[in-house]
Amino acid sequence: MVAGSATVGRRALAKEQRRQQLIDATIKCIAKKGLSSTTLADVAKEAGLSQGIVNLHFDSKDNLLYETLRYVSEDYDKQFMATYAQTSADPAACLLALIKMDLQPSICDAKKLAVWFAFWSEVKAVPTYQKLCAARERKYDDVLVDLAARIIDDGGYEDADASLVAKALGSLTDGLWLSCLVDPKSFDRQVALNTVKSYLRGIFPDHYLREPTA
Amino acid sequence: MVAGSATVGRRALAKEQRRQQLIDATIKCIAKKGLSSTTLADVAKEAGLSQGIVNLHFDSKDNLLYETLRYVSEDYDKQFMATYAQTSADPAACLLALIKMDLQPSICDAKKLAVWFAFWSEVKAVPTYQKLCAARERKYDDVLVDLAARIIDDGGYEDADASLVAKALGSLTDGLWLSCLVDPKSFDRQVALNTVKSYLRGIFPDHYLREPTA
Amino acid sequence: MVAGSATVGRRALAKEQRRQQLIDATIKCIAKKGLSSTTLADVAKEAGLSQGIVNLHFDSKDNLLYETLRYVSEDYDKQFMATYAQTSADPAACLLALIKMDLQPSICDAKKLAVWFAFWSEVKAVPTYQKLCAARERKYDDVLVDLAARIIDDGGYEDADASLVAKALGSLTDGLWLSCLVDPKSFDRQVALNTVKSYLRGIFPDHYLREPTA
Amino acid sequence: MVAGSATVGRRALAKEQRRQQLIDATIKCIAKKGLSSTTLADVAKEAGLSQGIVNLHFDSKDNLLYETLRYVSEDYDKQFMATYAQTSADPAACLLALIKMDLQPSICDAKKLAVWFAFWSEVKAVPTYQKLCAARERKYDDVLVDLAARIIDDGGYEDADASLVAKALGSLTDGLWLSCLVDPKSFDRQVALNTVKSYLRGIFPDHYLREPTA
DNA sequence: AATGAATGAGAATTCATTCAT
DNA sequence: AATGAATGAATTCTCATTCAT
Repeated sequence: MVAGSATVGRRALAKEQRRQQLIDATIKCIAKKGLSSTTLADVAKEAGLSQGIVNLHFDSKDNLLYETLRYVSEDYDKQFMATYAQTSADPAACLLALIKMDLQPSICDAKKLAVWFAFWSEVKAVPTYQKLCAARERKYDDVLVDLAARIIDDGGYEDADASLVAKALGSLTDGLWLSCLVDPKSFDRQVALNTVKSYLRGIFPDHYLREPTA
Repeated sequence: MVAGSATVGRRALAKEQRRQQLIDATIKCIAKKGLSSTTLADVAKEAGLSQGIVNLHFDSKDNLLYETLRYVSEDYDKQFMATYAQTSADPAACLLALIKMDLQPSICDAKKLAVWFAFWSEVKAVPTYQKLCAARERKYDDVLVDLAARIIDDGGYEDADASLVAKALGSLTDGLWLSCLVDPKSFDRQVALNTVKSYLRGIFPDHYLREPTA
Repeated sequence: MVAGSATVGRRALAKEQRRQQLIDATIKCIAKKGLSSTTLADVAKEAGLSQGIVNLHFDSKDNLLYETLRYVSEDYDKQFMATYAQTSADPAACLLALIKMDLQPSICDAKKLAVWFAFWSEVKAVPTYQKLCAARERKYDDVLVDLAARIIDDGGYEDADASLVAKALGSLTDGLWLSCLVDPKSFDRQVALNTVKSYLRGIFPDHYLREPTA
Repeated sequence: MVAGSATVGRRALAKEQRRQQLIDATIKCIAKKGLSSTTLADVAKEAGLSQGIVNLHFDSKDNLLYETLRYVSEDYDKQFMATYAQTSADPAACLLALIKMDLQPSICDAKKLAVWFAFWSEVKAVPTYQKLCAARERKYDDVLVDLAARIIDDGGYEDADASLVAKALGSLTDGLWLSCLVDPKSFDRQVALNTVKSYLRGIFPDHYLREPTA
């Protein structure tokens, strides 16, 4: 949008939009240069704005990074809750939908994953990161445990343990994210999905019937 | 000159020890402060040595970081290969042994994991990290595919796909590492192991018989 | 155009009030944060107005500071001249009245003194400050020399030197201002006044008879 | 000293000397540019050293400024105590010696005075400055009260109040410092001294006999 | 081989000034 | 006349690297 980008200058955006613009630029920079090489100058340049802009809107670099993590986290949460809301009536469908969401390009893309891993790696160093990340993890786990329990109940899978299943599914997707990040060329979304599906068929055979793989 | 070469040997050893001392200090610092806040002064202080020491032994910070990743990677590889060598005759036992190793404190500890995640997050930015990390991933995957294939062959699990199983197991352990890093307090090694075992029983029931969980 | 000129008059008044409001805010800020830490944002906030307001009314920070010094200086001068005008007929009474004025709260208060000392300290660096400050000093000295001379003449204090007396009195009050600024808790206006009175009695015994100190 | 200044480079000075060099440079800068315009770059340049040098030796600008005030204060105190020690047996001589010291070029010079006034003006804003300045003031006052009391006792000056005399003398010299700072051209050390002497003769006539003024 | 003071480039931060609204 | 978001130069501070000892 040439007209649009020409208009993006002084006073063009409301305060909240400006903040979002800077957070977006931060995500791009972290993905491109890594967290440890991302400078405020990089972020400002990526956003096409001036040096002092970040401190104007976020007071400090630390705060910008924290708000970036918060945004990525909330963004994930919104998609997660929306997917859940649409499918929660059918626990097996819901579980699969959530997994599919995790592997969708809007979540599982190299840019956002670089951000997640960057912050995960600093969790031990920055307590505020730890809180945010652990909270997401727990919330996710709670939902999965509930869904798994309902499936177990429904299908009479006496041997299965809902919390182990939830942990396995959560770990599986996190691990698949890693291979998407580390080796994006050989990462294949369909293969990743089949990896999880094969697990689901193994423990909940009646709910995840064999289907032709693409 | 025996005396001379002995001296050189001693010096070379001392030099190697210094390098290792600095790599250990680097790992501690990355875990404690995060990669992005780790300075050479931090590393030198952690090692109890002087400011200029890192450049003396590693020429540059970038090189120190690279060598640190290489060390962690080789350290992992050594344990991996040793475990493999001891158990490779029995693929089912070998697979379980490798998983157990991944969850052992010598591998799955918050310090080393912080290093892994830090470098993973920069993989997109630093090609040399990408190479090292992708290589480990592939080697690990190759071994697991082979083991899974042997088990499938042995047990006649016609439906199972060795490469999907390998991918699932690799992702599972990586994902469990993440929960160990992010929420170490609620991380339980036994639960983590059972998570993987429950998966193995699901796909290879004859090889991983039910046993009483602790 | 009567209406027009009335409007201009009102506007001019408003403009002058705004300037004064900003000068008052500047004085408060200098006292509270020190000259070197006073920013235009501080001044605007103290005045309850917006960021750009100072440049609108004073063009530059330097100019605001200069106008602030000029205001404090003129304010002093007005009180000084008023006191002088009321008492000049009797040189001894006039001298004492001027001293008392110097120690009155309207002059000798921590806020205004902080401003005086801040500008005095920059006199070497900013020629315009130097001019203003030296001019006040000289004017004050001239008046005091004249009064002292008339008292000496009147009392036949042959040993006394009017210019030395004037210098001493001027220095005394400046020095008392300093102790008011530096140690306001132990500063006592009455003690300060008695300090000067004891000096006056020493040199002009007939004009400043002993009286019971409070 | 050409050879000397050529030698002044890396490693030339011990740590403490380097600190002193920077404090001296700070004093010069404050005198030349004023406290509010003195930057670390100015100080480093004045000292002929590199940008980062101040933070290396003083950690922060605030600390450099504080240490500078402390130095000026201690420097004053040393001269004060030395003068006192040499003359304390004779209170009248001691008092005069201390006054003379206050007006000597080593104390009463525009450079050091600019520093004193700069910090005095920030006393309300910076509690640590307040403490240092108030302490000096009190110590000085204590000594003067004691000397005045001994003179009063010795001479039978029943009307004189030692603490008022001390306050007057302290204020007088502080005020004379101000005129030295504000109007150095018309400042005359001899006149300044005579100003104080005339006061001393007024209250302690037997101890400070008339002498021909230069 | 080791030290640690010194450097200087570069990063974060501040803030006077501008200007569209 | 007033606002306050935006700018960008200047300032403080950091830190990898150098080098005399």
